[in-house]
Order: sequence, then C-alpha cells, then structure tokens
Amino acid sequence: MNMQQKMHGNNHYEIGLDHGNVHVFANAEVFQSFEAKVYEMADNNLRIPRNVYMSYTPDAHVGVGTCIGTTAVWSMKDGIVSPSIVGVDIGCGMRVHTTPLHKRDIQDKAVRRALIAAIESYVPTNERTNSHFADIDIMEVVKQGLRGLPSKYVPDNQWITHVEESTFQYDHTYLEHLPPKIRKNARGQLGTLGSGNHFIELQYLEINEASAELAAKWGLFDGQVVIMIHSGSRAWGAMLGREYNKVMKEAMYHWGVENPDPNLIYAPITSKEGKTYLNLMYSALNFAVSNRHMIAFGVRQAFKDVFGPQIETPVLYDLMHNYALKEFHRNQPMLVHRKGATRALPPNHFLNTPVYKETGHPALIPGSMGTSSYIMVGKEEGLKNFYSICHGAGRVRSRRATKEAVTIDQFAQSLRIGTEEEILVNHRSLETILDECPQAYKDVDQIIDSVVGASLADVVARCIPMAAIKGK
DNA sequence: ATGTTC
Repeated sequence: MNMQQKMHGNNHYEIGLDHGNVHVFANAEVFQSFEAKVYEMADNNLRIPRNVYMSYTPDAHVGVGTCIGTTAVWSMKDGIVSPSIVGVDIGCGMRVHTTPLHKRDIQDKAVRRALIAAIESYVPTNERTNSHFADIDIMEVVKQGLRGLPSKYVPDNQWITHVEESTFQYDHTYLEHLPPKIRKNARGQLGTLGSGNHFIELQYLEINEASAELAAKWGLFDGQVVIMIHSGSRAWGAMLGREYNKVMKEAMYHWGVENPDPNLIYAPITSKEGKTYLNLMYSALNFAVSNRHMIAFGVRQAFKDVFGPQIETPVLYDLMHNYALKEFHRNQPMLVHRKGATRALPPNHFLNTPVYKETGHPALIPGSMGTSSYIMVGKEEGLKNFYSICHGAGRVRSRRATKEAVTIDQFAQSLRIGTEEEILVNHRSLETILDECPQAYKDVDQIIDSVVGASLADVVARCIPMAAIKGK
C-alpha cells in the first residue's frame, strides 16, 4: 500500500493512502507504535465515497470494520452513515460527579470498602441482575432520554443541563421496525453497569496551578474526591447495532457496493436503511445517557448511606465517545462519526451546552485500571480535527493475548495491592478482570501528551483512582 | 461492547 507522510504541525501527521488521506494526532513515540493494520483499515474506510475528513487520535487501535479512535465526517447532503464507524456499544460514554470530600476522607480502606458495598447494593454489577428501577418505562426512556424518566429520579435540574445531550429527538415510528427481542433483553437493564471496560471509579483530583482558575469555575479543587462512570447502552444498543449491520449488509449486496472488508457497513444517509439506522441510533443514545444517569443515581444513594443524607454529589458532565452526530461545520450540516473519540469543544463555541458555553465543556477521558484519568477542555485549534480528542488509553493487546502475557501478580502490583496506595476493587479475585489490566493498554500519559502537544485540548485535572468497581 | 453463537 502506498503511504506518504506529511507533517502539519506538532503531533499532527497526514498520511496519504491509496484511497485518500488520514490525519493522525500522536507524539513521535505513539506514532511509531501504530501497526500497519490501522492504515489498511483507514484505506478501506477511505474507499467510502465522498468522505470529507478522517482521522485517528493517539489511542487508535484495530477494531471491527473501523479502528477505535476514528473521527470520520461526511456532508449530510450527500454523505453516508456507518454502523461500523459508530461502533458496537452505541452511546458509550463518560460521566463525572463531584463530591465535597477530600481524599483523606476516604483514605481509610474500611470507608472505601463500605462505599464499594453500598454502590453495589444500588448498581448491579452482576451481568444478569436486573436494575432496582423496575418502575421506569424503557420505551419512554428510548423515546425521550432523560425527559422520559419519572421526576423522582431527577434530583435537580443540573442532572438535565450538565450533559452533552439530554434528549435526542427522532421519528418514533422507526421503533416499530425493531424485533421484539430487543425490548425483552433490554428490560431491567437501565442503571446497570455492564462488563468489559465499563467501570465506576472513585478518584481524587490533582490540579496544577495553570488550570486552577478554570477548575475552580467548574467546582473542582485539588485533592477532591470525584465519581467517574463509564458505561453505554447495554443490550439495547448492542442488539440494535447488530440487527442493522445485518440489514445494511444485505442492502449493500443488492446495491453492488464493494469493499475489501466485509465488516465495514455503510449506506447513504438519505437511503431507507441510512434513515432507519440513524433514527434507531438516537434511541440507543437516549438509553445510554439515561443508563449513566441511573447508575449515578444509585451511586448518589450509596454516598448518602455512608456519609449522611445531606451530602451533595452534583453532576459535572456526561458525554459520549461512540456515535454519529449532526454538527454544523464549514457552513454546512455534517455527520461526524466518533468511534472511540471524544468531542472537546473550546470556550465560546456555539455547539457547547449552555452552562459550559463560556468555558468550554469538561472532556472526560478515562485511563486504564490503576492509571490516571483526565478532565480536559478543548482548544480553538481543535477545529482542525472537528473538535475530536482521544477517548482513553486505547488497547495494545487483545483480551485473549493479555490473559496469556500478564500474570495476576503483575496486575496486583499495578493496583498497588497490599500498600497504603492500594486501589480497592470489588472483585475477590483479579482473574475475571485480568483482560482490563493496565498492561493491556497504551500508556495514557503518552496519549494525553499527544493530544496536548497537538493543541487539541488542555488538561484541567488529573484523576487518580482510589477504588474501582467492575462488572462481574 | 453484547441476555455473548446467525
């Protein structure tokens, strides 16, 4: 394959491939670690007609059809929508709640263990345990997002205003196309964590002087305990995505569309299949944001149980990293696919949610287990990448390869088990979550360095884990 | 990612 490398500025490469160009944002070390396969995948994606822009953030790695870490843009007028460039966990994303606590308040392991137990009593982490919120009508949630929740589950208006999107509006008649088993399998799952890389973490913040002013505006302080949540649309999004991959694949066959990768699925936005997928994708985005909301509701109850009913744990922000959003760029509406990429809008950008219009919104970036996560803010220069930054550390090893290469002892050591700085985990044995160990991921500090060096975003706070809750 | 393998 033809590969021509051009440098645009610090940490910004443009790679010319056979069927178009892919932009790469990475420092020299991360850039050199990219395997040939990610460029093969980019080239297959660039065969899709009328692509306006395609890029990789530094956490990019091989995925199904399209790399995780991809931003891909088409015009709404003549563009395409791709379920495989959205990814399997539609609406997967991040949420952070703040607390008034300082890290010393939960340094005592007994306190942290009590918190973990309390959280698990409200948020099921066992894969097949139903949520405690049986009175919530799932159909109202997928139709209206947060506005479909009973008001007793909305503690205050901030839980609606401090999110990337509270309600995606779409044509609900498309829900009639869905196979009934999707409703059946998603029932009882609202407010449950899921497995894989999903987590709830208790972290404390490290804020340096340069970002202290903005951090204070957001209500953040050095040493503060925060709650970070990573989850998605559970069975609703997964089954819907799978179903429409299948439907669209058949349509591609009928249209005679050819692509070397059979897992790369796409259709014109204006086609029946494209319209159907987009409308149903919105239902999954509504499910996902509501799912994180209800997980947070449970965690809030747990904090009240442990620290008393007066404790306040307001939401900082909730945003997604697997979706296709209609956004206005270059004087026209575009469909921006982000598959494992996070929007980071700069101060005063019109796409910001109103409460963060002036400062830009918090961009929430998880690390791997046992390493730091980050709260960032976008910069003007992010325009060159359609305001996309990384979504985390990014895998370097498959789940299977990780289990072969890393021992339980090595994992335990990276969680500093047995020391004062131990990260407490809700698993008796680390064996079941070994594939989530930090050795399975790139070094998140290198990823953040890449993004900052490329002037896409700045660090506002570093979040250091104290306790982690994972699915079982 | 996923009631995981149509």
